[in-house]
Amino acid sequence: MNGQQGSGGAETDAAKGISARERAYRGIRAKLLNGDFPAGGFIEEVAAAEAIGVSRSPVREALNRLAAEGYLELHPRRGAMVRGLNAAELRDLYEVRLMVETHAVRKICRERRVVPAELTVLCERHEATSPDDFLDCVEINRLFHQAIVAAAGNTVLVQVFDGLQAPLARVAMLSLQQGVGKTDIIEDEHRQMIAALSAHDEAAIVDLVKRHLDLMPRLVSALQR
Amino acid sequence: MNGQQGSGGAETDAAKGISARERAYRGIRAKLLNGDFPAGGFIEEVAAAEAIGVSRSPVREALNRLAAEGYLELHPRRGAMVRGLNAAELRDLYEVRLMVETHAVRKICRERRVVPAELTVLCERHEATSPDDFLDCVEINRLFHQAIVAAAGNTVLVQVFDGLQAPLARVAMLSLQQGVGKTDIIEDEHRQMIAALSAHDEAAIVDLVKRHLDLMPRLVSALQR
DNA sequence: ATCCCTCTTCTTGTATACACGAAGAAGACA
DNA sequence: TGTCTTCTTCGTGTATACAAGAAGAGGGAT
Repeated sequence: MNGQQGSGGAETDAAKGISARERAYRGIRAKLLNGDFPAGGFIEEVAAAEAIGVSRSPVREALNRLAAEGYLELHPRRGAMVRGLNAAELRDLYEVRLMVETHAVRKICRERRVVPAELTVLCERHEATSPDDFLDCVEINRLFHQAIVAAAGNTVLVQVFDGLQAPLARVAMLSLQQGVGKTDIIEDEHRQMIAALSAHDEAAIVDLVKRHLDLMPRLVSALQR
Repeated sequence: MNGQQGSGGAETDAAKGISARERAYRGIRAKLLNGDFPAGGFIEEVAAAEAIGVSRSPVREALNRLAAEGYLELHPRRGAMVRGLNAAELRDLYEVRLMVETHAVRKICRERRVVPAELTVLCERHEATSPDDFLDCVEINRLFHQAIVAAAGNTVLVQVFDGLQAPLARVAMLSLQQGVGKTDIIEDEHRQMIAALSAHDEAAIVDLVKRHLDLMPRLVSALQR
């Protein structure tokens, strides 16, 4: 229906320059993050196409992309099944994310890399964002961690990190929707991380990352009740 | 994500049970690994479709998938550009791969996980494979390392590992084609890794992994000449 | 001769039509 | 009444037709 909106909170649908494939991708993704599709159910191409106002072709491409990103599971001759979040996968995800971010901050410290000013900017944007705009909060938080990983100077590591984002975004959305996440604590920890990183204090930043990401498994267990 | 693809030698055309999309994917991927497409060039959909004997639709889906896997780069209104291998990316790739496999073997040792018998089987298959069948050699080697990562019991880690395979496969193919890789050395090291893993000797296996993967940057520099 | 403009042509992006297979409903038989 | 079979229906998989933008050729102006 009227559901499609992009990451930035601005009205993106009126912009006709956007391709149909992109509109389909964003629209379906937003609904997935919103929990509009039941886990385990199938997304029907014609229905999605009509809802967005495009034909099946761009919808199929969007579904393929979403499947590659881990949102969906493609079953031959059946369609695109919505993947649910299970505790085991989230535990694995947390472990991998910790590995990636720890590797990144260690590298930054050891190689005395300059910490991008972007991090502070993102903190300010986070502060300025309305806590009700879940999509925006999640996006800014993602950008913050991505910027840290990127500062390590390994493009493949960034790609790996990006590949983890699909389930992460869903967990984050769920937390915010249910009022579990506390954005002020997150922001405070982010500022501490900037300080430790800028000082190239490896022990401190590794500890901070561990504690910061430890939010996730606690959120998960809170959500499971 | 990285689908199991019919390993090399088998003739893949006559099998009619395979979907057109899969035929397109395998066909284009094989040509990419073979180096039949010049890096930086564009793959034209109609030409590829006619070469495989299907229409543009499955070819488009195959191109999307190959782009998601890192073989191609999609440029809007231009098409699918063949990504080349550059030294910087390969260095990054090696670093990430080392991080992943080190994490896996450490976890296996620390949690006293049982090492799958599959590893020995794969060694034997490797031994039995004709050294001329590049695709098969590369595939078996990939399966060996994937089995180790899988033995760590973290599905997300396996997915990350699979995500690295596109450029890895291309490097491996290139090495074999140019006679740089020595399969017997690789196999010997694989057997040592099985032994160290089975003994849960963390220091030994980490060292072995480091030395084993260190083949890669050396291959790369050899290929660059 | 060089540069710019225009037009042609080719390729991708999107829509639609057709084919095949799967899931569920309805009916026959035990 | 329960189960097996068959048929209908619906949705994906694939092919094709149409639209629109981009690259390159060709001609004209400076």
